[in-house]
Amino acid sequence: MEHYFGNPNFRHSAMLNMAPSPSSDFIISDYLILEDVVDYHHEECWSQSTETESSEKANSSDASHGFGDATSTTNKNIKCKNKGIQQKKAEVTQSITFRTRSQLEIMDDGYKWRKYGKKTVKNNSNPRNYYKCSGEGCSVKKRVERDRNDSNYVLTTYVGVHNHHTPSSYYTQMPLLHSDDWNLHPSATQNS
DNA sequence: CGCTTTTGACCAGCGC
DNA sequence: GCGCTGGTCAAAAGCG
Repeated sequence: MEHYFGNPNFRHSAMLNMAPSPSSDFIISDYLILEDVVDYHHEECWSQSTETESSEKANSSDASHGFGDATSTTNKNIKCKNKGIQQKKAEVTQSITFRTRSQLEIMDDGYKWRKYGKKTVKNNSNPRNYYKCSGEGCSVKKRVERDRNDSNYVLTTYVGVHNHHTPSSYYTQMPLLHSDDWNLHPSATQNS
């Protein structure tokens, strides 16, 4: 199934106050409504785990949204986990979670995604779907699941930064998750 | 034919 | 050390 683009339901402007820079607005996509930024992480991942602020940030979102537990756990698990291969050098693990009210779980964010896994997670009867960006050499992933408290909402978590622009020139403004637009650790950009 | 989805199995981290 | 859980792999099947 081609779940890339094209859903007219999402053809609305999407301007929101984004976490990456509290003082500036970001346009995510002309196609995607993002109602709420649940969680945002920008942290470096080393082979020697330095778990610190991730859980703290996630916990802070717990109080206001009631589903931060999932995001905090997830971000912890993602760190430095690469099929048993320890990362010798630093890599940046960035993640941001959106909460979107939608009947559809597949959000059109301008990138092409390939599903690689599905998992039923604890405390949520709705399965979690795992996607990788189909861009060549792009390792950005996202997880999509329905809010366990309100199935009308979809939680979408993006992990990583794209090493390319959106596939179509139609999408000209995509600062989110593009390496050119993040203030990255130098080693992160040279990895990709 | 090439790409995507499905899905069971496997692996690693964490808590006890 | 063991079990639980989340994340990923990979073969098979489906689809255009």
